[in-house]
Amino acid sequence: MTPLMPEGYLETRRRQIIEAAVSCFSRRGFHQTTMQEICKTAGLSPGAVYNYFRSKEDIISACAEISEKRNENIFVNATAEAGDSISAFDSLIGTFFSLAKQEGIYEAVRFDLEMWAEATRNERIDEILQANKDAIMNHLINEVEKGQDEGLFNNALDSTAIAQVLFSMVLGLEVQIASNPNMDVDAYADVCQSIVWGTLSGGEGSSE
Amino acid sequence: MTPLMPEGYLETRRRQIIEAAVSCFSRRGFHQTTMQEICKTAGLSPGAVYNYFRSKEDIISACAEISEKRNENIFVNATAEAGDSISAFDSLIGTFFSLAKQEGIYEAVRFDLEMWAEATRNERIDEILQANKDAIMNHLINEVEKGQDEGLFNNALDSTAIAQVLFSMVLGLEVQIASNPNMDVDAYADVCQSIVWGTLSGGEGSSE
Amino acid sequence: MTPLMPEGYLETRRRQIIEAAVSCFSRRGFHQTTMQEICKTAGLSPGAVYNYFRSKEDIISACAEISEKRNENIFVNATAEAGDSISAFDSLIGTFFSLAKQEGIYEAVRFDLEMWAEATRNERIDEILQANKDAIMNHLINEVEKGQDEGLFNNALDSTAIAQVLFSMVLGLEVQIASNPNMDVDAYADVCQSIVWGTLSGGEGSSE
Amino acid sequence: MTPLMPEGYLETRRRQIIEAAVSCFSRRGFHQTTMQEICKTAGLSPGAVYNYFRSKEDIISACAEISEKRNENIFVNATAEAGDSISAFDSLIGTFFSLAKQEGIYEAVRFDLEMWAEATRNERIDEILQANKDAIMNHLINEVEKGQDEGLFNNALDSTAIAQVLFSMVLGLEVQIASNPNMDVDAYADVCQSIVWGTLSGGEGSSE
DNA sequence: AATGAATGAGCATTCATTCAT
DNA sequence: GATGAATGAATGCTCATTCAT
Repeated sequence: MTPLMPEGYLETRRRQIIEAAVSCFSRRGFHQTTMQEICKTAGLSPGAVYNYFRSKEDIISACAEISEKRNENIFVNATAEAGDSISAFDSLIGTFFSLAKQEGIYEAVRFDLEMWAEATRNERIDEILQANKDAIMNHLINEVEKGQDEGLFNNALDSTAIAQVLFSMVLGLEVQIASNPNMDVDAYADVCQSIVWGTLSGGEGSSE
Repeated sequence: MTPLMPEGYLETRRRQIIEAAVSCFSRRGFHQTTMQEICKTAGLSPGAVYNYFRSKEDIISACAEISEKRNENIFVNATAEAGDSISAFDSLIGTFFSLAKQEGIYEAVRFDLEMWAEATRNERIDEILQANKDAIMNHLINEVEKGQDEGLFNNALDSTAIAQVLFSMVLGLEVQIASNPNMDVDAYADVCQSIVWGTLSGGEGSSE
Repeated sequence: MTPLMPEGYLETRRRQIIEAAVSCFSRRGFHQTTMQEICKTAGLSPGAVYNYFRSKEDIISACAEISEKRNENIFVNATAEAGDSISAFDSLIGTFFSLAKQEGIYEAVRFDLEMWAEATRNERIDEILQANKDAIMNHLINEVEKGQDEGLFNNALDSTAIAQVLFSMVLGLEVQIASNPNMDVDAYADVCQSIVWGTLSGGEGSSE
Repeated sequence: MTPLMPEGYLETRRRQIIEAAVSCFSRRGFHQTTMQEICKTAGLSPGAVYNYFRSKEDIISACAEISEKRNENIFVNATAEAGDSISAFDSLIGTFFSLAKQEGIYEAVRFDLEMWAEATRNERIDEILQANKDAIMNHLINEVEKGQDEGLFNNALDSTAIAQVLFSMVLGLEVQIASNPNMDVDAYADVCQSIVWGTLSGGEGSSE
């Protein structure tokens, strides 16, 4: 009588649509992507897609949520098991920059840029990004303060500001990858690590 | 019959349209801004606007060009008259971050985000951004290499990578200002300066 | 395997759907009511409903048929057992206007208006309404002619026209109830009765 | 410079669209008429139509307003110059029923039915109809009361109810014309006149 | 040059109906 | 019989662009 749908059928469909949408949005942006494109990419009819989402707006929000959740997890997990401050940052840098070399990063980066632009005029997206950014920043600030206690960072500097600058290294990398997918991420990571280790400055000249 | 237009009349009109367009694009993005909005903001009729630009696409490109030219000038001028490397970076940081506190920065930042997203799918915009980025990066790499010669930066690190990370501090700041226009730019600038001066690290120099 | 359905099961289901549909149609009109609404109201799935009706069109027709059958019965029964003409009309008026005060009249009236509008462009509905109207009019004309024979109505007037005007009193009341469900039906009925009794005119009989 | 549109150009266009819409709505109803049909009938593109009306809803309202204004004027003008009560009603009946025989009445009647149905679920339409109905009823009640003073109508009856019944003669006629455009309006008018004159009743038997 | 009404292809969304389960 | 996810043609509406004035 009841046509038993396989367990998790609906959730799978939602995922399928979201993945199709993210792919479209990355390639063409939110407002140049048509619903038809999303439907075609997802292999569904418009009617079917609208069984899972009430509007294109909702699809955009769902994509943003998933994307941000993913970004947040990376940060949180990367510092989870670390002991002292310096190894926490090493772990963070290692994890993050290895991700930046994975396949699919270009799509993710483009999607992030699209979200950043959209967030300035779309309150829902802004809230999602804000929540994500807050979580990451709290994490970072916490680590920075530990680092200041342990003598890794200068106590005279504002911990929030240090965290913001460190965060910028990630954000800025995304912007630069977007315009040059082939950039040398390893060299970039080395510089970031030098900054944390205090070896960016000339004197000591650590010959690699 | 045709009245002599004041010198530069055409260029003035173009500017008027571009400024209106930048304002609209910043607020609503390229693809949610309608030509009607641009016309209204510029105080002109659609027909008039189309006398100066052949398409919306052209207006977007013109806006991007002007915006990037402005960004580039900031960088180039800021390092123009400096002597040694450290004062060059001090000048750069001083100029840049004072700009980041000027009125109008929010509009500029939003426009930049919009361009970064658009560049990934619009070749003309990409070229404009690429050219600008190349100019800035060349400048920065040059300064970094001078810094390495002068012992300011570690010789073992890739000069391009250092420049990229320094550039990220600007790009990342823009992203963060977009989501929080009230952030403390001065504290952020202090951290950037510490990185250049080599005083980010803990032990010594807690004298601000 | 197939369980014996209780006697009249099919007809019961049809009724259930028709009643749900009438309720929806009254509230939202034929063309703003969706099949989904009807299904939900009937507590059935679309697939189930389409087992009993081949199309929305068919449901509309079935609703119209039931509604008109009901209207016709009221008229026919109201004059069935009457003796002379004047008591026939008294009975008619009494029955009809007591119905007009029953609960549910508002829904019925709205459905009637909807049908009248629909009949002008839907042949099936038109036929159903026409048949009903013919039945009622024949009844009325018959009574009017009896009334003319008994001296109740002026012989010089066309019996059909008299019947039409009397019918208008019912139709017009429906239109007025639709726009004002609280109107004073009793006072309206008094005037109708006065017209039949010939006491609408001024001079004499102000004794109610 | 200003491309002088002929005087009243815009108003003419609005009229043109409204007339096209009324024609479509009469034939197919509000909700089965598509914007494309209206555009085609008006000889305009969708974009052009949407320069004059912000939505289909607005077109419906504008049509309703014009239609009701017309209906109201008929009533008001018909009684304007009359002297005593009986000649006022004669004038009303004469004017109204001559209109009911004019070409175009069928379209008008169908539009009225459509509006009555729509008014039960569309507040804007309801307000328009209500205002019109109030104006007409006030007029009618006023005349009825004069008639009661002059001995034309029974003082014992509620003047509002009398007016409502008289109004029903018009409304009911519309319903009946809709289902039978060829009905004998003259005979119907004669009966209405008899009711006002008090000669509907049998006794006097005015042999015509 | 300027105007702004007009164009019409294109968009997001709906909904009567179907059919695999 | 019953379910409800899927279909896809059709709808109301938008907007970059044109052109008669």
